[in-house]
Order: sequence, then C-alpha cells, then structure tokens
Amino acid sequence: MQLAPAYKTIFKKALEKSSLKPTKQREHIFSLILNKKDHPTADEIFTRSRETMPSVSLATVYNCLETLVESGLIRQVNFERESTRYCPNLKPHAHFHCKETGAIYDVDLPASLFDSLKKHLPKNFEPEQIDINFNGSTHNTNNHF
Amino acid sequence: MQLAPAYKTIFKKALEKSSLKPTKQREHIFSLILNKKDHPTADEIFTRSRETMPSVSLATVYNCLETLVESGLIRQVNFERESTRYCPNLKPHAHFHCKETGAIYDVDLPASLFDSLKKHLPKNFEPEQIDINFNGSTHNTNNHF
DNA sequence: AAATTAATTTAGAATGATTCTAATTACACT
DNA sequence: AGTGTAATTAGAATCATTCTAAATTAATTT
Repeated sequence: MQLAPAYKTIFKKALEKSSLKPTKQREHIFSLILNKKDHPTADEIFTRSRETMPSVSLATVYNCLETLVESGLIRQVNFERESTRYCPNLKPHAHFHCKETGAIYDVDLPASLFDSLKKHLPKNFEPEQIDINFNGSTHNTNNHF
Repeated sequence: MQLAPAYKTIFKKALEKSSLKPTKQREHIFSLILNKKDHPTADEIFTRSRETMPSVSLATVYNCLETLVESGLIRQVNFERESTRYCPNLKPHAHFHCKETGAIYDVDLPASLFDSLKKHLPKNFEPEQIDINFNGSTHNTNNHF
C-alpha cells in the first residue's frame, strides 16, 4: 500500500495545515481508503491495516481517521446508526445505500443543486456540511431478487 | 397527554394497516412526540413518558418508536452517530443541526427539489427515503456568540 | 549526540445507545 | 373461563466508539 507521489504532497500539506504530523500510520490508513474506493468502516480498515502493518491498533485507526477527517482528506458517511464509513471522494456528491445488499454508492451531483438547497435555509443559518443520503434498493436486473 | 380525535383515527388506521395494535403505550408515546415538536431521543421520550405513565419501560419506548416509524407516523432523524431522534413532521423537509446549540430545525423544501435530486440517480436505483441534513451554525444575532 | 519536551500510538477498560432474552401481562376468540 | 397471539417489561448482552494511562516516537534544545 503506497501513496502515489501526487497524493503524498496533498497528504502532507493537509495535515500540516491543521498542525498534525504526517505519520506512517496516518499515511497507511489514508492509502488504504484511497486505493479501494468502497466505503469501509473503522473496523474494516483495522482489519486491512493489520495485513500490511500488523502493529497498528484499533484505537490508532480511530485516531487516524479522526485526524484525516479533520484535515479534510476524507469524509464521514453515516446511515442510520450503523458504523461510520469513510469516503475519499471530495467532490460534491450524495450517497445511496442499498438496503438489500448494504452497498453504498457515490451519486455525483452538480454544485448548483447544493446551492438551491442552501437557498431554503433561513438567513443566519450557515451550513458547513450538507449530507444527502438515499435509502432504497438498487433493484439490479442482473441479479434475481 | 391526549391525542386529538383527528390524530386518533390516523393513529389507529396507520397501525392497523401494518397489522399492529393501537395500544395505550403506543398512543401515549405518539402523543408525546406530536405535542412537543422538538426532536426528542428515545431516552428523552422515556423520561417524559414516565411522568404520565410511570409503568412504561425503556424497552417499550424503543419498541413503540419502532412500530410508529414502521407504520409511517413518525420519522427517524440521525446526525452522525448521535442518538436517533424522532420527528412527527411528515411533509418533505430537511434538517438543520446547529453544532453550537445542538438544536435541530425542520427546513421545509419543495417536492420539486426532491424530484430533481432523484433525477441524478442511475436508473434501477429506487429510493424509498431521502435524508438531507445540514450541519452548521445558526449564528443567531440575538444571542451573543 | 544526549536530554527534554510534545505528539502519537497502543492495549485495554469504560461508556452509552440500542437490541436481545425470557418471563409476564393484556387482549381477542373460542 | 381457557387458549393463543401480540405487547410489555426488566435486566442482561452487544457493539461501536471513546477514554485512560503507559510506552514509543519524533522534534528541539542543550
């Protein structure tokens, strides 16, 4: 699990901006999330981490994920009260959660849509983050549900 | 805590439709949520319940809330992994969560906005529910932050 | 380079919301 | 009244996450 050079700079810059150190563990966990673009839970990341960095602890995984979110490198995704999932896609997008398979899909959305959403807020309401989550079935005609 | 007659019929119909019984506890908990239009957690509802129905248990509160959601009388609202909150507003709307006060506000949205959101889904994706959550500050100029 | 300091990692305990279990109670129907 | 099914109850169990305190690492100063 290596971080591509381009991402390595982004990674360092983002952490230093929040005065956090670009440690081995943080880089490793970031690379795991980047290289497999599903939406893993902390526990899944923990399991994957140990394959290549067996010394890592679950507490560290949680700590690292927190710092990565803080520095804007990844996003948290929550469905109901399921385990928090992590997402490296920083473009404006929504998430679709298939209740049959449990899979989570990114749904790209134009920035204009987020803008028109904001227009419906009372003035003085200043959103920092907008989460849009679809829940339903993907009803995939290839599979036989 | 009494349910207005109009709601009583809605309540009974909705439960019977899902072949569930309109019990005292279910009605009581429904009325608590309807009469105070904040967004209480299960535990808050538990505390309020005991004031007027001291025999009710926390497990029952959870059970009742589940059946009320199931029968479409109330909605669940989740922010991050905080306790689930419950909302009697069934109109299409979003939620705004103020990170300073913790308050949750309903934000009414035109149905057309939900429609244009749906247009960005791949075909075969059939959403049952769309959750839109704003996170930010209300920056209320009356209070002195 | 050794010593000092601050930040990070670690293992395991603690927390807290929710769910589960098994026993009791309440109803609907014979 | 007696049987069967659903709902309620108290308390135990679960599970994701956070906390704590000790050990490690890295950066900085002497």
